[in-house]
Amino acid sequence: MPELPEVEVVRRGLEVHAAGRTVRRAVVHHPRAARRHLPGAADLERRLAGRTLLGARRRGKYLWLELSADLATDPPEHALVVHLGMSGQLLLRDPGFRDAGHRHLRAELGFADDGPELWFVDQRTFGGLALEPLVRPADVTAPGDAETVPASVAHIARDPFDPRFEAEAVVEALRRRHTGLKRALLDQTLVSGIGNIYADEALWRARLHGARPTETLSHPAVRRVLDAAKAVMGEALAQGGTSFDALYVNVNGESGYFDRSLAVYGQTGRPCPRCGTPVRRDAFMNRSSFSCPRCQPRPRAGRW
DNA sequence: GCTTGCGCCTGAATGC
DNA sequence: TGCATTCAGGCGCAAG
Repeated sequence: MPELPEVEVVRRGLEVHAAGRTVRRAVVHHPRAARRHLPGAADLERRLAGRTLLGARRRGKYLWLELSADLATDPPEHALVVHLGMSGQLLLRDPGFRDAGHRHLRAELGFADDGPELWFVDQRTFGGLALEPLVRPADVTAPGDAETVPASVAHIARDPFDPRFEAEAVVEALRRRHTGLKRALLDQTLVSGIGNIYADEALWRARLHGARPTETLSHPAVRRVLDAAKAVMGEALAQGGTSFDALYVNVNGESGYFDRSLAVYGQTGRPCPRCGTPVRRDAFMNRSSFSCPRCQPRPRAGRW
């Protein structure tokens, strides 16, 4: 599943292979891929044609390409927002190329330079594209501050890699909540970019159980798990970045990190790398949580 | 306002 | 063998 590190790898790929190119034609093959573009797929196709893709940006798991303005004004006023959902991929393919990914091709962009097309492939269709206005984030108030985000991203919190991420403020916001720690880590309005896998890994590193009530946690404990989340995602990014291929913007979630470096996620019954106790699996919000029974004892009055 | 739970979707894995 | 069920997951929205 694409989480922050995978999305960042894609962003970097787009920066190299898509930025600066002008769209000749956009085709949406599956209406669900454009469901977040409220005026519909035809409108999206029409409005993308002729636009030049500028910088690739990211916040949490949201990715967007700034677009040249209609009247060549500066700065850009719109962006093509891409969310990969659970199975989304952006691939670069030579024009006319067809392969197994073709079956789940949901949209494609052809370019005026006749170079590789940009494919949006998404098996489970939880992802999608939208063209949106750029707005000023709620926490940006300085008059000369030019930072913008797409409208649908405005409610998403900054991620731990954002230069303006304020860890101390996030720790306090988290402790004010009345919920379970893992739920809070997954809440993209508190801190973005953390999904199920990295939440479990961060909790394991911080030796905290995900059902611990947030309001009972100490400031240092919450800080520890936030720092762990950043560390584990940073390591995944370092590994994912190495598998980048010039003609394949890798987002398949199968980066080496998944195979080699997970301590607890998906490791039911395997020994905890720290103490050797078999990793347990718990049902959580219609999905799974993995933890070490010894390093991460369940709280008596837990809150999943 | 804050917290919780559901539905969206497909294909692999599992159960009968 | 074949059919049915379960599961995975992020996100938006409705309900509590």
